[in-house]
Amino acid sequence: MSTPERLIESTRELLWERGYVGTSPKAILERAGAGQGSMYHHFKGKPDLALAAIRRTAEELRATAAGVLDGPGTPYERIEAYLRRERDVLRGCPVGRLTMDPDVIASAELREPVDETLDWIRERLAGIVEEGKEQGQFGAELDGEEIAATILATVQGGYVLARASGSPGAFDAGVRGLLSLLSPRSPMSSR
Amino acid sequence: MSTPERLIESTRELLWERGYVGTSPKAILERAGAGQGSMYHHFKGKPDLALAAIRRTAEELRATAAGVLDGPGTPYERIEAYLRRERDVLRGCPVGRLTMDPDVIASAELREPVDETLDWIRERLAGIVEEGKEQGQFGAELDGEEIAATILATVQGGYVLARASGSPGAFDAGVRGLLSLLSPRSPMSSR
DNA sequence: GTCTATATGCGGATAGAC
DNA sequence: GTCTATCCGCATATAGAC
Repeated sequence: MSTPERLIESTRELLWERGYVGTSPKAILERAGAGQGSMYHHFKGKPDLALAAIRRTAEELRATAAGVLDGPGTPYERIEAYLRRERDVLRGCPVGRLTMDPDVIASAELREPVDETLDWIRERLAGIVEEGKEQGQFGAELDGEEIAATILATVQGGYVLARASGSPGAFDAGVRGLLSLLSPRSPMSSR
Repeated sequence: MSTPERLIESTRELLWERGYVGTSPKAILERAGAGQGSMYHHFKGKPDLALAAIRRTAEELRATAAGVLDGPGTPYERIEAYLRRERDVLRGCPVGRLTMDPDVIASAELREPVDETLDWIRERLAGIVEEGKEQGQFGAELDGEEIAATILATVQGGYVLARASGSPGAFDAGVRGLLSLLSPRSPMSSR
């Protein structure tokens, strides 16, 4: 792997583990096995390198989500697949955690890929919910955009609960609870 | 206000704004209008002061939540009151945000009040859901603990979505979505 | 491109005067 | 109790040699 590549990958790991404020150039260099000169040759500084890292992480998360959301199955099944997909729960969301970083939120450039990614997932979920409504799998009284926000928030908040307790249990409980609320009525019945 | 008081209050504010890693003793002292000596006279160091601040914030959040959850109304109404209570959404949750702080999670002592508080709210919510089931307001197929986790996760995740987008809209949307899913069936009807 | 040297200031804390 | 002085090392970056 090239030096810039190793720098970006090391930064991605550290941003996930420690956030932007908690990540120092020195730690990045040690992990990447590079010297100071390399980093400042390829990147303008910490914010510039972080931007490259965040963009890649955001891209990757979108791809992962798309893989599940575009999969086979009914709308409910695809949402279930999204909620139950394998996750390293205690590590948290590599994108969502950045929203708690004051320096990320303060920078329009750093915040943009975060916002865009979560928004993209939300829109995809909203479309699937609307699809489910058309098929009668979800009640007509539900609002796709709202339910999408609920689904994504449950995931993001699930990470918070899990990390607080030091165990993934609360994440899984939240997901099961949401799935029970979303559980499709039998075909042709109405509320 | 006494000097230790001012130190604790300043620390609480900074922990909320910038997290543990992003908060320096120097910043605390400036905000509190105190000198280095005062801080190290009253507290053993940054972790000790942070512990006092976190405990107080946790206590305060429990009290606020209790005020709403113990209020009047049906179980659904109390949950709605909890979800819709006034919040400074873009600031995030002063307790939940600490779960993204690596140094807080790494310290059993600092993590404890965070864990305890979120767990306490979860248990209270679970009890209210069970109450609602007994009264036929919620379906018997729902699990109190799971729904409680979903509710709390929706709130915690709502903060994430709102901060990502720079606007409270997504928080509110997630709450409305959840309320529509929880919406009680008319009395005496069954699923 | 990568390395080592160097720089300024902050993070976190101790010592001891008042 | 509070202040100032002082400490060591890290955070972040620049300069210039190889």
